[in-house]
Amino acid sequence: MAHRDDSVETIQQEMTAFARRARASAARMHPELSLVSYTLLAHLDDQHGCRATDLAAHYLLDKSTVSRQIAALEKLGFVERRIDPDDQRVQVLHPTEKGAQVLADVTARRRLAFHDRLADWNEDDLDRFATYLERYNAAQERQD
Amino acid sequence: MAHRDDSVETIQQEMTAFARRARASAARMHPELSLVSYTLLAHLDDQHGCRATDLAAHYLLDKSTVSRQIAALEKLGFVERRIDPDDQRVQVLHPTEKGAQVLADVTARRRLAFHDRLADWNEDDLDRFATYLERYNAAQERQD
DNA sequence: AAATCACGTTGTACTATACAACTAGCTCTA
DNA sequence: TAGAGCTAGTTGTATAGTACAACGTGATTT
Repeated sequence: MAHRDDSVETIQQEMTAFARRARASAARMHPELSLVSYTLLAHLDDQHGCRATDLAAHYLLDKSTVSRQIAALEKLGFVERRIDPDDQRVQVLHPTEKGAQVLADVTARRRLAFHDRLADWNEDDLDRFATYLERYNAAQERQD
Repeated sequence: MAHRDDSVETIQQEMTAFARRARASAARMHPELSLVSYTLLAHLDDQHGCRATDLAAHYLLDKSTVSRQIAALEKLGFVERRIDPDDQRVQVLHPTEKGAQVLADVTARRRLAFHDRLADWNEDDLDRFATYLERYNAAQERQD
């Protein structure tokens, strides 16, 4: 059990260390889009539009937080709102042309940074690491 | 190269997802000690005391941020300052008895949560995952 | 039709953070 | 050895992200 404990301890520490750095690192890498806005915009793009409520549920954020984030993205011209004709309360959010462009830029820069960081990994290790992370996050989602 | 790209993409997404959740999750798990205070206090405990400047350098935080975090921890009675007799500018920071106790509590709760989350992993997978994370974080540190 | 529910906004407050200006103590050099 | 410059830490100020509560408005249920 000792070895198992050590591994868990390491995973805990490393995941924590990573989390601590991620925001700051994102801010340095692309000041125009914070980690949160990036994530939200990416989700909109990925889903081909969705509601603020969906974003809140998916990312465990308060609806007021999402509301303000979206307001900021709209002000920057990265997101547009389309009122759902079937339910006047609902705004379906979409990336604008400009938003999609910025998102693509940032994604490319992030991808490059990740590729750099993982350049000397062989394919098997990358594959296993990716699988472990998915498994880990899925477990966390269930637990939270 | 396609497979390699897929793995990198997954790693990127999953690391990002993790980072997004970590703070909120930490706050829910132990409201008395934020992710940052926890990390700082743990470092003090681990290092058997260190300076504010060391904490700032190690965690890439501004010294003012560390100063305020430490002030808060001191106010809670979790940290004490000992002036270095050889250099009157320097305060060596140490966890108090109470701070060490709270830290141990939180660490135990965190460890339990991590163990739960990783309960159905076999030892080899845990070991490899831990190794990958260390390797990844080391690469990130060099890149930042 | 009234009560209730869902979606989103706004007011307020708090935390984490950075940067700049500052004080006090140390060190090096002319 | 006196002053210049460096280092450790604090404080003022500003910003971002977040939550919670109160609210308005539109939809649904009874």
